[in-house]
Amino acid sequence: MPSASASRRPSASHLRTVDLADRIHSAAIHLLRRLRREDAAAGLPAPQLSALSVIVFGGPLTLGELARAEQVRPPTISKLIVELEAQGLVEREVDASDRRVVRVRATARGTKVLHDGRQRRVSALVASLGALSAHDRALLARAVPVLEKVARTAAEE
Amino acid sequence: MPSASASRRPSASHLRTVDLADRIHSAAIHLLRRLRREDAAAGLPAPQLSALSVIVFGGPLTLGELARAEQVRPPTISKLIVELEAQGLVEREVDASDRRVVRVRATARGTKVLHDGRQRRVSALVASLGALSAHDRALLARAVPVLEKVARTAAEE
DNA sequence: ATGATGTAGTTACCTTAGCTAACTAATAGT
DNA sequence: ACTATTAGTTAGCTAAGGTAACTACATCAT
Repeated sequence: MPSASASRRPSASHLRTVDLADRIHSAAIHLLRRLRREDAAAGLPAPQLSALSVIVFGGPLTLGELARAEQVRPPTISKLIVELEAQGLVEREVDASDRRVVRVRATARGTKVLHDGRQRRVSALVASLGALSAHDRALLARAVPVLEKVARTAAEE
Repeated sequence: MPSASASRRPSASHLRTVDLADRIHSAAIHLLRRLRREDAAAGLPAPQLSALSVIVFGGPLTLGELARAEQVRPPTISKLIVELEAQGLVEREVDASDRRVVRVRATARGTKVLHDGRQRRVSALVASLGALSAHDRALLARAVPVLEKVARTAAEE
């Protein structure tokens, strides 16, 4: 971190990076709060949906792999999987050659619920995006891969 | 491939809006999870920081106004304020003409903590942003106001 | 003026998501 | 065979969100 966080030099670009971080942070908070409000009416809570998505698209995964992918600690994943399993959306399977490892795979129902729920959940967001100008939407489309990279990079430190 | 909309059918562009929503959603989740991990070492949890920020910059506010600004229910704000007050970061003040309403204002310490804590909290994000190319950073800087608009618009429905 | 209705916050209680620490069970290494 | 390591779970905590029900106050109509 810039230990010279005090304005050693009024470098406008550094200040703007902090400001940018701050605004991304804040926008993420408000966006997610908004989406959470859809949860009651729609499908699964966001973390369950996110995990299910990784499982559906990423094939059978061990819990450790999933925890790493989701950037959370093992107990957090354990509990998420208990919940998803109780709803019949995923199945556990103990590895034959190493019986400590547990693999999870999506059930048919899990796959269906993912696709249904995901679209329902982001529907408010879709509506908001639809209200944007084509220009703004295009701008977001270009920015999203960068955001994804930022989320990933930040995770690797 | 944002400008592809000119060469694509309208139905394709709608699908891409759903996809865009999905990716924004997912990126927001992962970003916030990453930032939450800074909480232990850094200052306040995100919702407290966010509320404090609104109070610091928005002057004295009633709890109802704050709840609306933060897009949460009154009890959620009540509890956040209890927490902030216990830490001496905000003060309550009962309105003289209508004694049902409570206004909150930041203390000097609250203002200081906001500025310190905010920067600490987003420091990981700042580092990640700093690692981007200037081009990507500029792209994000342009996209952020759009994201903010989306968060705000979605909130008004 | 009083009684009904409405409004601002609070309290009580529940759920989900995250964490650390401590545990069990299984594998690998010496 | 003993030790160390690894995968996952359990226990127990905190924080954030919600709804339902409550208190206190204000307003308004009779």
